[in-house]
Amino acid sequence: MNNREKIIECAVELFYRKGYDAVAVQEIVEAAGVTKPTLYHYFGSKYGLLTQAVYEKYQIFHQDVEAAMEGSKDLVQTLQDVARAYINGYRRDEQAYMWFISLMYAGKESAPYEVIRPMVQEQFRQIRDIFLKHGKQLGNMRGRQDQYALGFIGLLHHYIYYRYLEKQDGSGDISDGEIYEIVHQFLYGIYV
Amino acid sequence: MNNREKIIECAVELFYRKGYDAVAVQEIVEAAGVTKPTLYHYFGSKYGLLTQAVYEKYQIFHQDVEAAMEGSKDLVQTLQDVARAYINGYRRDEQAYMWFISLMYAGKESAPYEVIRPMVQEQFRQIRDIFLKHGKQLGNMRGRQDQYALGFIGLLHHYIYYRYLEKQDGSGDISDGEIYEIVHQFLYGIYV
DNA sequence: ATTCTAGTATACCGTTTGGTATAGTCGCTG
DNA sequence: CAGCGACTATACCAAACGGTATACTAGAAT
Repeated sequence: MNNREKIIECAVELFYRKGYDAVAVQEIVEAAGVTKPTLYHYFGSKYGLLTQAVYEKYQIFHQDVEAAMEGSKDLVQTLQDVARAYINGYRRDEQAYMWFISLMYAGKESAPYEVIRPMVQEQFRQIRDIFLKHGKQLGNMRGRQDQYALGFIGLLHHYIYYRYLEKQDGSGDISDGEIYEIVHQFLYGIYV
Repeated sequence: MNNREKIIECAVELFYRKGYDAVAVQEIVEAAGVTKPTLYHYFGSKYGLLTQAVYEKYQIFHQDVEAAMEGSKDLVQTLQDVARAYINGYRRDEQAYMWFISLMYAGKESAPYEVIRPMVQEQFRQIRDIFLKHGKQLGNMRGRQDQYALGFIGLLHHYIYYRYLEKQDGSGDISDGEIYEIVHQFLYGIYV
């Protein structure tokens, strides 16, 4: 791992644990074992580092979800594949995923929220499109795609958040059977 | 409204919008129309202000939920009353409620999270006790009280969060019929 | 051998931060 | 009116902050 990657990894960890504004640049470079000019050489500013860190962590995750949506599957299968993509994203980089969740609920005028805003919106549109595409299967939607999309994302985040907390004590990975159950539970509330 | 109350109101608004560490004490006193010594007279430190603000906002909310749990009602009725208490808490002070949600997902070593930690835990135990009390109605729980409690709280927060975002555009209050629907939807996932 | 570029270290700067010492002001009580 | 406690304004401070000027090193290209 080169210095640039080291800086990003340490920054994500510190940003998640303590919050963006609570972390000093000095703290990051010490954790990464470099000096300030190195950080400013790569990222220009603290804000630039934040932007790059968010963007690079998001890309991998985003592509996985995109892939899960390809092909002409039915609604249940698509939701299950997407759910699996989310959970794989969490498994690949727990810290980055939990950081994203925390940023989504952060104050709307904070620097971190402004950085992830476009990604949150893209993610939302992505999921909403699933419900738009499979509108016939769901009967009269009455423009409820937004609510369904938010509900589905919220459910996934909540399950992952819960498992993360559980893991602090020990054990507890999310199995494939459980992914089926999550989607099933979600659809029960819709089909009625 | 006296100076002390003014400071708390302004602090909550700024803390939610920009984040605790991003807000300077100077900013708070300017918004409240007072000077720094006044703030330090009442709260001792920025951290003390944070603690008091969180605590006082939480108390009102907490008592409402506690009241909703009293009496020997069945599970469905209890959950509906609790859900109504949550939504009333949100209606009474939207900003404070949304702030709480954001703090729950904040980094575990941040100052704001450490302050609300005991309240989050109390809230969790409170809801879990409902499921423990009505265990017979739910068949074999296998120690799933924790998951149900987190699921229920997560569902409520998610609905409220969604409505808050919707409200930015206009309209959208949470009706009593909707509260019934939310609880109904939640139970569907459990009774199966 | 020399030049160029990417990257890194030392040492520093102006600004802002949380917090305070000092000096009052105001209303209440003796 | 004297004295007290609660409260507030002016002016200030040491420390920490984000960021930078300067100089150096190592490797590739000429």
